Amino acid sequence: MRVSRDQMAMNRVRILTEASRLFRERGFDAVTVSEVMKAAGQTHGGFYSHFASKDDLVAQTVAFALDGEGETMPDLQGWIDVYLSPLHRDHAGEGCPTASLAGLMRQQTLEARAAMAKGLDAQIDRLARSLPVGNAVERRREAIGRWSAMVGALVMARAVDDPALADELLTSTRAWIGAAGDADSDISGETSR
Amino acid sequence: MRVSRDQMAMNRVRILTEASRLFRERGFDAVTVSEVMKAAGQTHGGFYSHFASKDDLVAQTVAFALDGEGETMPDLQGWIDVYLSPLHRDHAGEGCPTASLAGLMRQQTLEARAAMAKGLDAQIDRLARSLPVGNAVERRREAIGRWSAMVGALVMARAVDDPALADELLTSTRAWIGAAGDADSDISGETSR
DNA sequence: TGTACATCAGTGAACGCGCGTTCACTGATGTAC
DNA sequence: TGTACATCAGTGAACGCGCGTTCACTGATGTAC
Repeated sequence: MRVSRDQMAMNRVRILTEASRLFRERGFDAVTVSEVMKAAGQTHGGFYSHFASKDDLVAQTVAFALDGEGETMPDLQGWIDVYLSPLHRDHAGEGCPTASLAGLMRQQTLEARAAMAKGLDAQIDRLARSLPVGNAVERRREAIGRWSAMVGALVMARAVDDPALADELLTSTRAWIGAAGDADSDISGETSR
Repeated sequence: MRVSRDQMAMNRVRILTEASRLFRERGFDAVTVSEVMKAAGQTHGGFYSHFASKDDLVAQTVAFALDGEGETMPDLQGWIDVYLSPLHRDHAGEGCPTASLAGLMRQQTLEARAAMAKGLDAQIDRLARSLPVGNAVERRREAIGRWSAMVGALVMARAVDDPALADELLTSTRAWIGAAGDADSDISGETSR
């Protein structure tokens, strides 16, 4: 039966929330529309009152999942440590959407890929503004370098069936980022700190 | 009709070669068994003379694709430049299997994930042996850091529908790796160059 | 070396399952008066 | 404010398509003598 406009809006958010978790956990293809609707407490037929297609859900979920992070990171090193932790590696469903979904975006629609671009750019910007030193250009470059290393390490750590190698990928990348970060003034050619 | 043992072995390699290209291009799920066999010049029914299942093909293709690289990299910087180039970004089918497939491994069989672990470890080892400075521990750590950043940058560059952002991810990561690499002696706490 | 026969790599039609999507229906919501 | 009616969010059965896989068959290969 029909529900109120407010209830419908809440249902929509719940569908996106569950889709975001399931997609991060198992990828777009392995998760069915019925599964998302069931997790959101509905039957599959009602899906098309909210979304035009599964592709539409994917695009809107990418935008939803990558949205709404904070403006800056007060505790940058703490955040990096959590990001590159075994706990984060083992809980993709509640973790970083970029690490879970970026490797799956190549086959997705223009809309989904555009949402990923927007979310990535915002994340790089947040990271750059959280860095302690350097001018805007240097900080953005270092944000991209660190972010690439963090995402790459987590993606690879999750790809292997070898806990020792996975741990090493996380730990070594964390150490290397720290060393590289300490040396950022070298980018401009001299030591300034 | 039956073919000779040599011909069958050649056919198997051709199936793996085409599967490797197609999987890197479009992922495991989007490529069908029929499509792989057609690309290999056969019909789909013969597939099960070579492989037990599609999952078996995936596992063997991962092992095949990650195998057979060189022992060291004589021109390390040149290799990094090519790796982080728009050309590589736009030709995943002929490119690095780690960047194409790592993000898809979470749902795959134990066999496939073990093959990915073995291939990744070998790649890190090759990279570490190609680095110019540092002891074994430092070189391995720097290899992991650089490799994570390279894979992460390429994965993200391919995930977005925004050529400017994709180019920036590649270029900035290349510059940042260089700066971090130049500063590797800082890992041990002092400047030695 | 030559012959007879068993083997089995490859063919292509067929099967069965699960998926995204559609649709007739229900009944509470929203609106016109 | 109350009443009558139109709207439409959600239900659950059904559809159709494409996929991985199976199978009866073919005929060249490999082997036994």
